[in-house]
Amino acid sequence: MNALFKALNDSTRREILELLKDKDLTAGEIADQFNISKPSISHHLDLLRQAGLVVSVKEGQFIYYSLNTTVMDEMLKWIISLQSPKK
Amino acid sequence: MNALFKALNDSTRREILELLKDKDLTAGEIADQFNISKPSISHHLDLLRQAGLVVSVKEGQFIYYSLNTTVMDEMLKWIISLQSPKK
DNA sequence: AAAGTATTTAGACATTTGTCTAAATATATA
DNA sequence: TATATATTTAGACAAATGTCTAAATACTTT
Repeated sequence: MNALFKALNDSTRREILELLKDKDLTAGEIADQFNISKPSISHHLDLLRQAGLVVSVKEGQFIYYSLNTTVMDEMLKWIISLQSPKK
Repeated sequence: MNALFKALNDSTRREILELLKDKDLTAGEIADQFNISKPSISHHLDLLRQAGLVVSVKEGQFIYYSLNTTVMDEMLKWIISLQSPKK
């Protein structure tokens, strides 16, 4: 869960996930949404991929990124488990 | 949500939350569970409090910490909103 | 009032993080 | 094959983070 919380602990990365909610995007299309250099966005995408939150597929010159939310299941379970009644 | 994700992005702090799930504990009782100095634990507790995840109440010499999970509602909603169908 | 216990504050330090520019890699097109 | 486009890799750097020890604060007990 470490990589997951780490990936989510940045507002740019959370915004990237929100963008991918609607549709898959190329690295360039994602970068265009931010005032941050492309290498920096590439690095953010790498962290998101390490966490399993996105998947990348190469199509010719482009690399398409898509959202994968299933990896959050364990995290959701953990959060909900905290909410069980106290003693 | 920034402070919340930041607070959760550390395994020691997540363990502290798990300890508090069962019962309220004093700062010292919490510190006793870790191989980390008391000042460091105090700092972790401060970050958890900043995020609203714990509440502290002074009782004489002791300070009791308790878990507050309600602040995670917004975060849970955000996570679940990501899972809505694409396109 | 003095000494002991509980906790935090202050300040230092190494590591991690987010960002940048420059360069490398890979694909497409003229 | 040469040039343009898309993306990443490499390396640098300032800021943030987690940890520590020493000292300060607050309460309790003798």
